[in-house]
Amino acid sequence: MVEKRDYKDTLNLPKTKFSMRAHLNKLEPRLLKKWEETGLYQRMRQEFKDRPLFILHDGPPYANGHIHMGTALNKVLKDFIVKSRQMMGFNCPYVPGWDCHGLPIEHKVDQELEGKKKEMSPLEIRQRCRTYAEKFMHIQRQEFKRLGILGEWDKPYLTMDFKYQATIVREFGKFLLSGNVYRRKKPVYWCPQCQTALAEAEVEYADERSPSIFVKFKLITDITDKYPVLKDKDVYLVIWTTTPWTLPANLAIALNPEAEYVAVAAQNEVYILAARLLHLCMSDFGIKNYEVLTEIVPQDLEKKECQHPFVDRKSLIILADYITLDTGTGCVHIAPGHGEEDYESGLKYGLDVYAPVDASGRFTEDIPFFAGEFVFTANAKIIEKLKEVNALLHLSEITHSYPHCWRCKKPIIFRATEQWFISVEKNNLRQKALEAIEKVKWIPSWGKNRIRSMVEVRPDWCISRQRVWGVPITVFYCERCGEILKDEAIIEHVAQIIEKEGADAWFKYDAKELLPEGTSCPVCRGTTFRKEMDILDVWFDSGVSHVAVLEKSPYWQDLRWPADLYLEGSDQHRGWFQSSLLTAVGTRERPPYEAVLTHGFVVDGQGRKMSKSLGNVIYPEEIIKQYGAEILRLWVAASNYQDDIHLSQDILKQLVEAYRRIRNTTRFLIGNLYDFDPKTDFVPYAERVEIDRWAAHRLQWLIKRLRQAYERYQFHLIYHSLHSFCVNDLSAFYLDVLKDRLYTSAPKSKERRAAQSTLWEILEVIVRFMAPVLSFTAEELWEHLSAWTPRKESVFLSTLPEPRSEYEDEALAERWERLLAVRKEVTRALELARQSKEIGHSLDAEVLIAAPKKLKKFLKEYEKELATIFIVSHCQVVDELGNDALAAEEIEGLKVLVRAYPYPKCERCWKRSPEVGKNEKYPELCARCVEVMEAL
RNA sequence: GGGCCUAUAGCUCAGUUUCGGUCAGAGCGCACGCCUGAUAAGCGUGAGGUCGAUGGUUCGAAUCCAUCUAGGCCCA
Repeated sequence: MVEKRDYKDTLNLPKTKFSMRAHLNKLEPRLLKKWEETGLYQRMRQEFKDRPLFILHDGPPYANGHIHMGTALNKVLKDFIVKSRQMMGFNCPYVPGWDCHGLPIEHKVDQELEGKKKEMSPLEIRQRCRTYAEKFMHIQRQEFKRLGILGEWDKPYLTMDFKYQATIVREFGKFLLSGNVYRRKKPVYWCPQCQTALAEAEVEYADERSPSIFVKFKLITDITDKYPVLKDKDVYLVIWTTTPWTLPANLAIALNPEAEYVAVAAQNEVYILAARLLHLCMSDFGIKNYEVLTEIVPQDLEKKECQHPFVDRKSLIILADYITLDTGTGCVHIAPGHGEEDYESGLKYGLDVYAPVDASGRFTEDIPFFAGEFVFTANAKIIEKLKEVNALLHLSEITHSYPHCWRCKKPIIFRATEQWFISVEKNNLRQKALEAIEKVKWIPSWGKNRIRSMVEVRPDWCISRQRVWGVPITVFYCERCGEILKDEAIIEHVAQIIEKEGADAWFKYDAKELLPEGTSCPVCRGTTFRKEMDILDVWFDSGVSHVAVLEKSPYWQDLRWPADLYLEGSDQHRGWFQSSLLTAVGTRERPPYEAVLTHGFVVDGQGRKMSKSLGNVIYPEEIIKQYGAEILRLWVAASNYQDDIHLSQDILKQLVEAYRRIRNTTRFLIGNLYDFDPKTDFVPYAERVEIDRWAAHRLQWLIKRLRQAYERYQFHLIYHSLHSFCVNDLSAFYLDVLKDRLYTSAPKSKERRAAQSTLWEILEVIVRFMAPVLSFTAEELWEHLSAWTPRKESVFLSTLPEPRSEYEDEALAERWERLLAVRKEVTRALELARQSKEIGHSLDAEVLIAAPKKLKKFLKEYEKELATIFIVSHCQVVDELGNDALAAEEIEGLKVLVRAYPYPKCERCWKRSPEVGKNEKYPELCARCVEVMEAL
C-alpha cells in the first residue's frame, strides 16, 4: 500500500510579497517619505510641462487650528481631481494656499496677550499674528500631506506673503481708480465702553432687561380722500421699541407690505396698527372700548409722513418685507444709523444714515434735550419726554436676549460709522457679474441659481474693518480739503513698498514717507496727507487669489489665468466664489474660473451636523490613527459629495472591509503572476479561451465607466464600480473559475499563460484607476509590479488606460450573460444539495441541465466548458429531467439536477472523475493531471 | 421667517447625463451553510424596502405637482 502522495507542491499556487494586511500606518509614512525624497511633485511638473494645462485653483483654508473632516474632505477631493486629470493627460500644477489675515487670529493673539495688547503697537501685534498664522500653516500643511495629497507644498501661497499683500493693494487700487470704491456711514456693532467696533464674532448674547414702549407718531399727510372715515380725526401710527434711545434718530416707520392694517378709534384718537396684533395691543394698552374704522392698505401709506413726537422732523412711512407680526404693532420704528435692517431700508428710500451718538455712546450736540447723555441712561429721560408730549401709549419692561461685548461684557449698541464699500452698481458690476455667472459651468447645476440669486440682491460690499491684522486700505486723505488721492502712480508706489517690506510698512511709516516725493492734492494743492487706518475685509484678500497666484508669476510657473476649476463647499457661493467673481469681473471683465464644483458638509451617521456639543465629531487624525489615511480617502470616494456626507464609525468599518476586498483581489492577481513574464509569456487576445475574452470585455466596460466617472468628478462611481468589479466579475466568478486552470495546468501551458495574460492586463488597469483614490495602495502595488516590467518610478507618472475596441465583443458578452444567468440557477441548486448533505464542495457534484429548445442548443455549444464554469466535476445537457430536478426561478423552462458525482476525487485537482485510479503510476490522479505530471 | 439643496433596504450607492409604465437592484452588514490550495482569506444561499409623510394629476408614479416632516448650507 502506497502512502497517499501530497500533490500540493506540484500545483502553481499564488505567491507574492504583497501582503494581505496593508499595515497602512507603516506603508503610508514610507511612501510619503519616498514621494518627498524623490521629488515626485517636481518630477511631474518636469515630465508634463508640454501637456495641456488643467488648473484647479485651491481655495485657502484659514490658518487657524487643526484640519477637520471638512477641510480634509475638500483637499482629498482636490487631490482626486488633480491626480486623475493628470493621469488623463493634463499638466495639473496644484498650489495650495492659506488665508492668513483676519479677526479669528487676531482674537487668539489677543487672548494670548491677556490685555497687554493695549500697551503694544500695531506692528508688534501684527508680528504676533504673523507668527501665529505661520505656526498653523505649518501644522495644517503636515496634516494635509499626511493625507497623501500631492502639491506644491514647499511653495504654497499665503495671503500674508509680501507679494500677495502687494497684489491686494494693486487690485484694491484698480477698484479705487474705477470709481467703485466709496465711503459711507453704516451701522456696526459698537462697544461704548471699549470705544471700538465689534465684529459679529465678538458679540455675545445675554439676557437683559429693557423698557418696552409703545409710541404714537402722528400722521400728517392727508389720506382722507382714500379713507374718508378718518376725516377730522387725529390719526397716529403706533410703534413698539425696546431701545427708546434710538428714537431721536428715528427717520421712518416701516410697514409690512403683505400685512393687513387697521385704523382703530379709541380714546378720541385713531391708531393705525396691524390687524393681527390689534387685540393684543389694546389689551396691553388697557383700552377696552375701541372700534375698527377701516382697513388700511399699507401701500396707501407708503411715502406718507408722520411727525416725530419730540424732534422737529418728519418720519417717512415705508414698506419692508422683513417686518414680522409676532410682537409689537406691525409698525416698526426705523433708525437707519442704529440697525442693520433699518439701514438697508434707509438706503432703499434714500434716508440719511443718521447716528447722533459719539464713540463713547453719548448723544451729540444736535440732539435736543439729551445732548451729552449716555444712551442707556437716556432711556428713562426719553420716556419722560414721551409722556410729556403725550406720545407714550404704554410702558412695561421685558427680558430679552441682547448683544454684549465679548470683552467687557457690557451691552453694546448699533452705531453708524464711516465704512468703505465697493459698489456693485457702479460700472455695472452687478450686471456684469450676473452675465459672467451664465458663462461658468456650475456643478451641480443648481449652483448657478444659488449664486445668481445671491448676487442679484446683495448690497454693496463693505470692505473695511477696524482692526490691525490685515492689509490696510491704502488710501490717503488731503489734510487740508479731505480729498482722497486716486492716482495710479501712488498706488503702485505703495504697492512696491509693501512688496518689499510687507503691509507692516503702512503701520510703520507716516503718510509722507509712504507717498512719492512732491505729492500734492489735485484739488487744493495741499501737501500734507493722512493715511486711512482701516484694514480690508479678508474676503477681499482671498478674493484676489486668482490674480496673486494664477497670473504670470516668476514664483509659480506653469500656471494660467483663469482657472479651469474651483472646488469648495456650497457655503462659498456667498463667500469665495462670489468675492473672486466680483474682483475678477471688476478688474478683468470675466470670471476667474471656467467651472465651479461644490461639495456638501460632513454630518454624522444620522445626518446631523458635527458639533462638540452633540459629541459626534470625528477628527481626521483619529481615522488616520485607527485605520489609515487610505480609509479616509476611500470614505471621500465612496460618498456622493454633492449632498451632505455622512460619517460614523460604522461607515468607516464598512469601508475597511471594502478596502480589504479590493486589496485582496489585487493580491490574488499579483500572486498568480509570480512566474509570468509579459515579454515572453504573453498570449494574444485571439488565442485565449472565451472566458478570458469575456473578462477582457468586462475590463473594457470598466475602463469606459471609470474614465467617464473621473471625467465627471463622480468619484463614488469609481469606488462602487471598482469594488463591484472586484467582487462580482472577478472574485465571485472569473477568478474562482480560473483557479483550476491557474493551479493545475502545466506552468508554461498556453491555457495558463492565457489566464495570466488576462490577469496581467486587469491588474495593469486596476492599479492605475485606483491610484487617484487609493494612492498609497496603488503605489505599493506599482512597486511590486516593477519587478515584472521596467516602469516609471511612480504610478502617478503613468496614464489611465484607454478602452481597447479590439477587446470588445458584444456578441460574446451577450452569450456569457446567458451563461451567467444559468450559472445562478445552478449555484442555487448546488446550495440545496449542500443543505441536504448530498455534497459539500461544489466539485463533489455533477450537474444535469434540461432546457427549452433554443437554450438547450445554446448550452450544448458550451457543454464541455460548463463544468468548469459551474466549478463542478461533471456537467451534461440532457433532453428531459424529472420532478426531482429544480425548476429555475428566473429562466423559463430551465431545470437543474444536482447530484453527487460518485467517482473518486483526484488528489491533485480535486475534481471527481471516472479516470481516477486508471493510471498505475498516478493512481490518485485524473487523466488530465496525469498528463501534467508526466510533462513536469 | 426667507433662498437653495437633500430624503431608495441597518449602511454606502445603482439602475448609462432631457424630464412617469419588466427599476425595486448591487455591495457591505446580518443569518445560515460550504471550503481550508487567495486562509486573520475565498465561495454560496437567505431574510430585509408600501423608494420621508400626506394629498393631487394620470389608465398607471419612487419617478410630475402641492403641502408637510426631518436634515444640511446661506441669510434674516
